[in-house]
Amino acid sequence: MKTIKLVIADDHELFRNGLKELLKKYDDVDVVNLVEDGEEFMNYIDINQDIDIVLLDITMPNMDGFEVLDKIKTVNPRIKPIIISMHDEGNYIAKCAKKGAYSYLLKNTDQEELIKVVRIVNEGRKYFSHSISEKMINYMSENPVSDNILSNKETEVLELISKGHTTKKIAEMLYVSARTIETHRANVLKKLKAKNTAELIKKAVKLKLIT
Amino acid sequence: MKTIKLVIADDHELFRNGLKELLKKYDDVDVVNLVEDGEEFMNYIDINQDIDIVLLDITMPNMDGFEVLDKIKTVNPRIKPIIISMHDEGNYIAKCAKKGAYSYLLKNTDQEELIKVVRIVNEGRKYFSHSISEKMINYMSENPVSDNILSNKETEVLELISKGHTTKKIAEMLYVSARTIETHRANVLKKLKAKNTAELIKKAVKLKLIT
DNA sequence: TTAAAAATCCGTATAAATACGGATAAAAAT
DNA sequence: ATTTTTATCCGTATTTATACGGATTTTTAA
Repeated sequence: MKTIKLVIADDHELFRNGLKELLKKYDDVDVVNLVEDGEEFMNYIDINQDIDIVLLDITMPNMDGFEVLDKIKTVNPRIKPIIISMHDEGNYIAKCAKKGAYSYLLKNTDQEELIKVVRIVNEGRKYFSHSISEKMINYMSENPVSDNILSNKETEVLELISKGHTTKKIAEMLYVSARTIETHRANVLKKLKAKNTAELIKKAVKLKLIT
Repeated sequence: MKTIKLVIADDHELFRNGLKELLKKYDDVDVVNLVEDGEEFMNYIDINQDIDIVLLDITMPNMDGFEVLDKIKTVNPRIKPIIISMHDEGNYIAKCAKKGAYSYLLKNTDQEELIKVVRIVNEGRKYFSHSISEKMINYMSENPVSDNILSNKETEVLELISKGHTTKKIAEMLYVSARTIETHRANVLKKLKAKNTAELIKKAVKLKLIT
């Protein structure tokens, strides 16, 4: 029987190593490497192309899981990425699905579920659990525009708003009229379906549109 | 040699089990139980009082790590809690230190560090690494008021503001005059040193004062 | 039990944000 | 080459938020 060659990419050392230990008991799975961020992972698969699956965390330094999903498709589309994240927000799930992830697991998944999904994905099939797909669908119906919602200028303005600058001040900073900023502001409010600045900023932070 | 009796409290099944596997290799440590939230932990130590250390996550459902720290002191002060969190924000660290945690580790700590700290704490000594103490100290000097900055009412009002409700609306919801809400609002602005609502909400989210 | 903190309320005024409903030129995408 | 998006600008009006500088009652803590 051919073993499933698997890499774990997660910036939490304890999680990474613990997961490796957990997977030792399954004979059909071979954890061939542990990496702590996306960059290291991309470097690794540059020279080791014979990998079946990568268990991929989203939040990592240097290069996050999203970027890895993007790049892996051109570099080595044979590798099937499974996201293991603790974020169960719909936008995260939707983004990963769109970027070609084969599955999306939460870190509180149990071992049986994990190994089940690894085996399914190894067959080339995608697997999203009921609760995960549900969250994604709810998100998409609430946010039809989904990703890349804001233009560059809008993001710039939003960032300045979140720093506490007023419309007038921002206009001065960007050398445009206050009316322009007002329009951007209104458009951003509309796009994020926020009633006012307070809700806007909260949503923007949650969606990581601002830092 | 007496073994160190240890419980792991973390809502992420994979982490919990992985950590247990990791600790198996150390003969002086005995992982006597795994629990997935603070409530389960408190129930467990009600009947099993002979525990030395609990590795405690902060973010958990039902009862979080902060509450556990509070309660454990009265219920069984012999148990020494070590926080294992992925949050490296100063306010978290400061809060835990104040509540009596024996150590604060990040989830990207390596095994050697972990076992070292477990052994130190088991001797009854507290241990906070240099980088962790540094973060805490910076936080405290920047935020003299440190934790529990906001009163209950203030937090409630802040939460409603962040949901996009206006002062007037919030006043109606809480059956008080709009003036009261204005005052709360002003006080919260002052306490968080924010220029306006936008900055306020951003800071509040960052400090996890609102969900 | 006494001091401190929290929750409540008000006047006056200005500044800022939001809600309408437009328009045009440049840039990007198809 | 044509459509769509983006960035820019404007008028009018209303609603909200912020900035001063107070005060009283209730609750909590020392």
